[in-house]
Amino acid sequence: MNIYDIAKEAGVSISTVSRVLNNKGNVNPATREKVEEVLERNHYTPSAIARGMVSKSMRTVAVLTVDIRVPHYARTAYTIERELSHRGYEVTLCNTGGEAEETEKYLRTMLEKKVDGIVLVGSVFNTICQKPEIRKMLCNVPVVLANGKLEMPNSYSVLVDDRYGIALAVNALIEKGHRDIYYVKDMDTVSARLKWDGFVSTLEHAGIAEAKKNVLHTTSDLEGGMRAVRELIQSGRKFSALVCGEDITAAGAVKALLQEGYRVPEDVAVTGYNNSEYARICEPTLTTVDNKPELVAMFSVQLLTSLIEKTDAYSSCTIQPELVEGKTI
Amino acid sequence: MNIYDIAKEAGVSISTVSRVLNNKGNVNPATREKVEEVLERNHYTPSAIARGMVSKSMRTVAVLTVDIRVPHYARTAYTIERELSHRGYEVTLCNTGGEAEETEKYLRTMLEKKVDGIVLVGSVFNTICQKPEIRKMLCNVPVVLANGKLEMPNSYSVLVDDRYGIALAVNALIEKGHRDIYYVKDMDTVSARLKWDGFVSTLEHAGIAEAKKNVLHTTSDLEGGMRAVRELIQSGRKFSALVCGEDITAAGAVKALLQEGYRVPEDVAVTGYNNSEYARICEPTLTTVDNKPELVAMFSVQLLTSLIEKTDAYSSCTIQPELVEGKTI
DNA sequence: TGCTTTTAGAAAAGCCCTTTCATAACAAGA
DNA sequence: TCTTGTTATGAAAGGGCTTTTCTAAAAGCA
Repeated sequence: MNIYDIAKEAGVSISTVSRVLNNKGNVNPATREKVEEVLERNHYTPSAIARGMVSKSMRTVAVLTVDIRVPHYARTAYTIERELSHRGYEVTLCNTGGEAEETEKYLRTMLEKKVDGIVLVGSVFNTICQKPEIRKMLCNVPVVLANGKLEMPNSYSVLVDDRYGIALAVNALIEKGHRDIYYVKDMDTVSARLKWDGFVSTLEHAGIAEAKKNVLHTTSDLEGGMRAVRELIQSGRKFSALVCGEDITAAGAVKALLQEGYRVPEDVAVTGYNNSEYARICEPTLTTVDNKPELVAMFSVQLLTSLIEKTDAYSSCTIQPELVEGKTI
Repeated sequence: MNIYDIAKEAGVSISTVSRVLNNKGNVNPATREKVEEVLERNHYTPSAIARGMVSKSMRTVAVLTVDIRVPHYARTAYTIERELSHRGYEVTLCNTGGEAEETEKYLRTMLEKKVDGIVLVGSVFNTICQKPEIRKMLCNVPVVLANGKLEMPNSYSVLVDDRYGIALAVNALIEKGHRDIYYVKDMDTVSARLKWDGFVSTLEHAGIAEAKKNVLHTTSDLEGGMRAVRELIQSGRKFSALVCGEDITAAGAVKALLQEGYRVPEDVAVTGYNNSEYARICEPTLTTVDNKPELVAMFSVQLLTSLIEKTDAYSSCTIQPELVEGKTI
């Protein structure tokens, strides 16, 4: 059932049907009514593909993320989707696993589908976008990197000041008199490096020089946090506080500490990062840092649509995290 | 840059370019190479829209969910996306909030975009799909309802036996000698009713007749679980175990119990549902029920693609949850 | 040499719209 | 009455590809 069938059945030309469909141009009310009746009767649905053929756009945006199961990405992607939906765009979801190869594969398809824009959610994409073949693919489509910096003419970035975010946590601990503070580091993205940098420089600024050595490398999951704590205990080193790069590792740390008989925060203070549900489930509730994924998402959408619709009001922007007081420091 | 430009530059006809592009028909290796070289040099990307125009398919599947931020849905959607991606489909993500109106809006767009299929993730869609206008929209497109039952010729369903799932938890508690068991109920979807039914019937079967009264209604979040516990304590009723419909409410329950000075599981046993990360973060680790979202997703994709490609091997299927032993019973 | 197969092109149809241009009808002003 | 301006409508082109059919040249084979 296409526009021709409708036109024939209504006894008008396809132009008239199109006018009725799009509320454009002058259509005699009587004619309009007749066409609408036929439209209704046949449950006619115009083909967005054919429309896309003409407009060269399917009103679709690709959201590339690492893994939608990670709450932080889920929150970001959720808000992006909702915002774009309100503006009449659909969202294609891509879980790249943070791998360049998968990213490239998705991008290829997205370019074929002529998406109106692309949002990259996750700090890994900073690294991935260094690859020349990926840069090349991105240079002909509006792109926003949520959390990072993309140096391209057709792109904007939303930056989260994670260096400052970790500094907030570290300073809060220093104020409480902590000196033996360890950092639980789990990844090696741009954002992770900012955090680590924030940790070291804040401590050094406070006159704690050996900060650089106080790092526990682990994986980005509950088990990772637990392992880090157990290793630290085993090592016999003195510690009174743990700054974790993620809520999930912080939750793991608290769990392991409790299991090993430490009291939190009386014996050991812990901070998380992300202000996720994980922080609230943890008992005691985690003191954490809100890096505002919803805000990142809103800005990303704002920037992307201004790129798409060429109404560039903004340029890139930076978001300041906030400390969220829990009961673990 | 379209197929004509390529043909001209390579000194061949568009038919030949098309043959090269689609690996169809006979093309002389030398010609193929020349065409490929031109394709490469110009970074030619065939328009998926134009292809879709011909094939009437954009190789896209819509995944409608309630809210991708809910871990259970995120896990399901993630697996669906990955599986479909392997099979050459893209996924359009729709967060409906479980509202009929939003669902209808999304469906309308999806039908215009001529998606190849639709997966409904969440038990709410059982109710939503009762609405005649939504049924009507769904009857001309392959649909799979993940967790529910859709009575339509072009649809399949994956059923999760949540009745049995809760029965597992209840029976485990009964075996440990618990009699004063309460159910923390948070929603009113088909799945929630199955759980409630499983709770009541299992207890009645064990000779505990007053089971129906042992229900605490609350919201589906951490705070909800905490509130339920506090209200129960306030009420002065005797209780030794709580069966929760969700891990998040169970985590809240545990948190509130600990804060109120109860020991878990010595004083009160708690079970969750979903086998999510929440269960593992909880200290003590929650005893929970695995309702296998990944399996649901795999089956959903299998069923959907068999509907799309009309190779119906399966019909609908049912999944049995499993008890996951933690430390809270 | 004659016949079949391979390779390639030309041309047209089809997919379903939007958009521009042209035309008809009709009312209002000169 | 004739011109001008509106309003309402249709015809046709175009968008980028696939697919099909027909033609024809080149190549392979007996």
